[in-house]
Amino acid sequence: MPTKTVDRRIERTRQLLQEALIAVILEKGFEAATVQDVIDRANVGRSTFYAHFQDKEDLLLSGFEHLWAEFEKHLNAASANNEGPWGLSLSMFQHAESQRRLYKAMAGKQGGNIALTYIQKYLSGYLTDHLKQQLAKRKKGFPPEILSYHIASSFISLLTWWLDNDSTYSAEQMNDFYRQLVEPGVNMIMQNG
Amino acid sequence: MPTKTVDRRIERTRQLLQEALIAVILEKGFEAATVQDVIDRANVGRSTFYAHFQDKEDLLLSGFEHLWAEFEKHLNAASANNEGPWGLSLSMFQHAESQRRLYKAMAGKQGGNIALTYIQKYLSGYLTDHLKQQLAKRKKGFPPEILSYHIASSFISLLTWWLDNDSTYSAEQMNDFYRQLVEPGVNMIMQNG
DNA sequence: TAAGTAATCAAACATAGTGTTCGGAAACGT
DNA sequence: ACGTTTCCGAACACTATGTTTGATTACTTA
Repeated sequence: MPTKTVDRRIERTRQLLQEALIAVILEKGFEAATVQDVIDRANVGRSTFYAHFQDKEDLLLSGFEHLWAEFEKHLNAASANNEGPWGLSLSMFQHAESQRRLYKAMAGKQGGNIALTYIQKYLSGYLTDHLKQQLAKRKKGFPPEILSYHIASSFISLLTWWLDNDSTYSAEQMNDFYRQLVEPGVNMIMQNG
Repeated sequence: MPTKTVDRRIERTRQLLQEALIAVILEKGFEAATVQDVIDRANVGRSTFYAHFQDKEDLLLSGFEHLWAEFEKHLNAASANNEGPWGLSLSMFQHAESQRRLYKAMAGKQGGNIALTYIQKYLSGYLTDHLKQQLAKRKKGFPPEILSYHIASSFISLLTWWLDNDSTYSAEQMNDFYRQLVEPGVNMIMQNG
């Protein structure tokens, strides 16, 4: 197999920019962050930034994709224990716990909507697949898109609350809260649909 | 009583700017909107804008405060029917239904977080007061701030879903969905806390 | 370790938006 | 019709964006 080495400078520049963006987000929020802030903090030339990324959204997205890939590794590693919607949420709480700084910057209120929108869509998709069969049985049931949307956004709002408030509850506790809040309503709807 | 007339020009300028902002938000979103966009659309001089508002946030806030005052009128008018958390949510769905365009611009995904943050805090406050007594009884109960936060943000996410998707469900239907999703979990927690 | 390649940098530039100031013109209320 | 207030437009300094250039630096590989 070909040694696919990436030029050390590229690696370093990208890391510097990623880290600088995280720091700026935590300081003043993603919306208020400017490319200028980032390159100043990273000590990287202006033209160098634009050689790597189109804009700050692109930079954030690149970092998020990396984080998400790590999450999926974690998810697969724990797949034995963490199946179903409540296992998926637990995995995400756990991964967020192990990467608090990054999650706070990307999935906190300061982080804008890029990561949150992605997660929302991911969860909605997963839930739609997962609940499809059971909802298919019912005729005039509860609107499935609202159900999926609710389960997903409830998770997200708990996650961001947890991150923004630097809450000391464990990932497992947060997932328990999440289940206690959401599961009863979902069960009622699945039964009576 | 003193006739408290406001100069017609002031009234007109403010209205033009408000409406222009709504239009721009619906077109490209609040974050992307610029003061330049607004004054171009409103056909108002640059210095005139700054004579009335500090920036686009200020302009949005001013419009939101007006809308919110109208909501509170509606709420008081319906107070007989709409008591408790689920009555409050119904009132808000109803008011949103009667002012869809404004609500979509301010409380939709395109509208930024100014209005949503305000509503979130308002609801959380209301719920904290309203649930305080019942939660006080329990000792090691469910964290009340998480409970309030969840009830409020579930409402908000349903509202924005409704607005963003131009859903044709009625305000009453939306409130039913909201109750079905959220009430069972809340009741479980209040009983077993 | 030397040679060639590739990334970085600073500087300059055009563009766009921000927020303020000013005097003259227009619209307003009484 | 008068005096007051608002509006306008032009100018200005400032900050940030996104691109281009050629010289410099640092990396890879042979």
